[in-house]
Amino acid sequence: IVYICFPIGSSIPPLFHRSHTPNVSLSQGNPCMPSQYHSLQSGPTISVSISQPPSYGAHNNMRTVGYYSSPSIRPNGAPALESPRIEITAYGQFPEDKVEESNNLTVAKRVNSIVTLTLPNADGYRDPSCLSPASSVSSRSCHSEASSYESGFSYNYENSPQNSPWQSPCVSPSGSSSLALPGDACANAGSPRHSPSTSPSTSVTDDSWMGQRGSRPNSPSGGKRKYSFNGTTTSKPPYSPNHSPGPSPHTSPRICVTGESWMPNNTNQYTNSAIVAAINALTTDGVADLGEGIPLKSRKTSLEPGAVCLKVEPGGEELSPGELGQDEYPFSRMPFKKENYCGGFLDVPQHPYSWSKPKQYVSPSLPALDWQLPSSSGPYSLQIEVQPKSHHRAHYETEGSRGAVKALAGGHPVVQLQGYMESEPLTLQLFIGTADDRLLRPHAFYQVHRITGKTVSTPSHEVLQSNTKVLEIPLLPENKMRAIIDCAGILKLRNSDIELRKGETDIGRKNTRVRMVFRVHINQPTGRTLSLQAASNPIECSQRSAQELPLVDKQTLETCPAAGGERMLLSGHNFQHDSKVVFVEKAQDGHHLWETEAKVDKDSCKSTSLLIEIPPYRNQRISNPVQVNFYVCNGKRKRSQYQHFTYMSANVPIIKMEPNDDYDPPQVCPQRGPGLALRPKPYYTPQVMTSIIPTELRPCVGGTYSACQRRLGGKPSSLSSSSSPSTSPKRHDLSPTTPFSKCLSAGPSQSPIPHVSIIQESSGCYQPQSVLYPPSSASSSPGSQPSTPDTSGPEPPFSPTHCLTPPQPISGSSSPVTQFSKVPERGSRSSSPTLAINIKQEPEELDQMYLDDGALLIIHLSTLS
DNA sequence: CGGCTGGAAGCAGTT
DNA sequence: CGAACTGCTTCCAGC
Repeated sequence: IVYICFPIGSSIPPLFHRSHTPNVSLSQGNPCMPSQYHSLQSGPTISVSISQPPSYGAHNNMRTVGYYSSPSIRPNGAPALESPRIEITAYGQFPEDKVEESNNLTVAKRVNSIVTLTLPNADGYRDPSCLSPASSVSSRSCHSEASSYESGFSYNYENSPQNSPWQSPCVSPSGSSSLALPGDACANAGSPRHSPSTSPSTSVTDDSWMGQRGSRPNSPSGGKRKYSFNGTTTSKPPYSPNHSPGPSPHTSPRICVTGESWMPNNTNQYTNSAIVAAINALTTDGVADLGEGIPLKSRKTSLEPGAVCLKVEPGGEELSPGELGQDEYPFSRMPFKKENYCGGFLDVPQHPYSWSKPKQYVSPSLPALDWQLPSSSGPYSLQIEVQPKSHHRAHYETEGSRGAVKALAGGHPVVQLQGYMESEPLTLQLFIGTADDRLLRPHAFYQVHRITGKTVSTPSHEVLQSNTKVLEIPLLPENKMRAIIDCAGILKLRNSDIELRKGETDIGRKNTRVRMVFRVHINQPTGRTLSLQAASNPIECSQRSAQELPLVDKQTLETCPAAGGERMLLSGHNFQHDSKVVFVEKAQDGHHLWETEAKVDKDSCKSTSLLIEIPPYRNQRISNPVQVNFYVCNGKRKRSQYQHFTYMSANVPIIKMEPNDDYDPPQVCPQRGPGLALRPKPYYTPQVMTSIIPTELRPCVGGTYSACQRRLGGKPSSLSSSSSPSTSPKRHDLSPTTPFSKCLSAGPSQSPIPHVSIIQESSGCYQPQSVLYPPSSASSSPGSQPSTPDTSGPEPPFSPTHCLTPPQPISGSSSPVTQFSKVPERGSRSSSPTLAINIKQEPEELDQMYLDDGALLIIHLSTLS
């Protein structure tokens, strides 16, 4: 394992350049630039690397880069700044085991600097792999991703059968083809999986794979796989993500265009990013990933001693939060790597555009992906003008791409940043987030997949951030800061792979709804960066579910007097003549307080619309709004997610939405309308969020925060106890179908869900406060942690897990938080394996759990308040 | 020829 | 404990 370290601002060592990381060079030029960019810039270089792919080993072994933060180093995470280090770990797999490319490379392990971000916990969850590149499992993921990205790495998994697993996924990121893993990877895998490679990117998966696979004996779920795989090669690994060979594909053409364009702009904003990028680049190789991904056993063998250190086992996770954060962060960057290698190239064919710059990220640390951000702030508003279709069958790594997500009326989703009058292009980030009731966060089982080809008009490139693939798309002033998202598909990761990840507590079964999450980071004159986020309506990604489960896209009423009697039109999918619409009210503890069936007008029932009569509320004398839920049921196990509905007291003005003629209009800008038009899924009412957020956030959040509240509009009170049922209880509610609904979920992007805006200091770190911490700590963005340096200290070991805990803020309150984290909640990814095990259960059961969690949460909040 | 789809077979986990 | 279901993945085939 080689560690490469350099000061943040410093330029990247030549080595990197050579190797694959042309990117690096880029970075040199712009320390600040995000890794991605680097990669991009390096474009040309990249190609070079690509060629290598097969030979990765040859190159040097860069394969893994580890970031792990060693506890020692980063305890705080802060340390980093000193000099970021990039660690590169070569596995035995590689022809050459370790080559120390890095110049310096001290062994220092972590790139602390980057770390800044580190969240203690971040790893916790999905990133575990990320965490330690070298370290076990997690590393894989990284790897894979990297690979997927196109890195061309081909790892040899041969050494360890286990490894093989990784290979597969990575392989062809974009489908490029070639997986060619020349050898190695393929060899191992030989397997069928390769096919997958075709598919794309999986890299993410890979990562996961790595970790998981290694660990898991078999894939739980995939029965089939076994066969195919086993036969082939090692049992599990069937596909190894690693296929990174993918890169090769990339190599081809597309190259850098993207990158270059970006370059220009870069300013410096990304100091950390630069570093990270560099790291990523290095890492990209997947090395890091590899490490993680690789089963310990194998690793050990292959890995060198150093590697061992890297491995983060549960215990290992003890790493300081910062570390974790770093890890993740780096990982995130990893993508760049991939890109560098492949990604960049692959990415989109060059476009006329030159997006020059990505300045956006001023601060080194961008908000973690699980942070809740507002969709608008001041003059800026990030909006999804055209919503994606509510169904999109995601593809497995073993399949070819299933294309880009489309819009309901044909075409593709469209996103626009309004209120931005500057001349500088910005970067629109896209990742796949959850769609359950809990806070929006990256979806562990789905990843965005970059689509390329002649039918794609929008350039993009993938970046890996905290185990989550992020697609970056240029937002150009000449296009009115509007982007047509025709380059984004959705990749499904095998449940078994993800569930085995260290720290992953969510279960994949029946967890098939996602949302496209868009983010943009705007640099402000003040030197701060304003981050906005918009999430799409939920998208059902499973083939079967999409065909059978009822799904409510819109409802014409959000509120109604307690007396009921009003008619509401529901639009969606899979409605049947015998569909039932059930209204329920749950107590905070999850108990049903009330349940009644609404009258359905069967005559007007269509597969895409249902006309119902709102049933009277159980108490006609309510003085405050009462939030309840309802769902459409096609049978015992075929229920839609919970939809929110509010009963108002007779005195309260009712907010009615005009019925739309068409039930399935292209969902364009639904959000906008304050209330007219069918409302996009209610999913989670903002209220919920509100209630929660306020408490925690308030302290931290500045004015921005207010944004969150707006949504309810009329219902500011949400927080107030009045709506109690709604407020707290709701959170808990899980959608029937969705296992995890418990936590608050952010509403659809547009939905008013409250978000907290985050302003980053140019200096770098986010201030802890400004952000809500997502339940899962999963991603610790680099920035996220930074601040925590010290605080995290204690928790770091387990860091990952906390649900809602704000990273640091709570240090004091940690105890409560901690409990939280421990709670089985899905969202939370508790670091402790044990817990995780218990936690994973069928959705329904989970509900209960969630409830519990919710209870805890509530307590915690109240305490805070 | 390769990518994108729609369908569905084959399994294993749940009920 | 076994049968019936479900849901997840992988394969196929057509466009």
